[in-house]
Amino acid sequence: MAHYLFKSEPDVFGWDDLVAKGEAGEEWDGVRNYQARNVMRGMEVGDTGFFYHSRSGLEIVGTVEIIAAAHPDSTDDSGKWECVDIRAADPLLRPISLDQIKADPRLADMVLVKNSRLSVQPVTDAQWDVVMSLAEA
DNA sequence: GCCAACGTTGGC
DNA sequence: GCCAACGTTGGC
Repeated sequence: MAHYLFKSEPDVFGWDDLVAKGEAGEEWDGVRNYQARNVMRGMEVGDTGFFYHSRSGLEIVGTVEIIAAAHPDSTDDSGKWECVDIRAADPLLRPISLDQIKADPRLADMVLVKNSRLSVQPVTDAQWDVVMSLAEA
């Protein structure tokens, strides 16, 4: 099972908003970046991801589950863009801040650190395990 | 709110 | 196909 990271500005659509959507989840639409689209194309139902608050918050706040693989973005008329559907899985016992991630050498290669502008990112199994262990400690 | 970094666009 | 100009993102 693969892991990913979804970024969102809490002022626009935050963790609480996703939780409010419940089991039905949310179409992760509006992504207009080829790299991010390609990442989403690789996602499978059942894969999991982190939910990260950008701009204000700057922390991983919860985990999500992919509930629909990549499909055409309903907010896009050009037919170029795709999105997946996700639902909130679990909140992290302790949110993991960007500072913590930067401070941990095991997480130095996270895309979040290397390419902070990419809005949908892959996360390795090793990185996933480290963050989860920090979050549950 | 600022500005650096990045991606995209469009003129040539 | 190059690259300057522009728009957007996100950490600070």
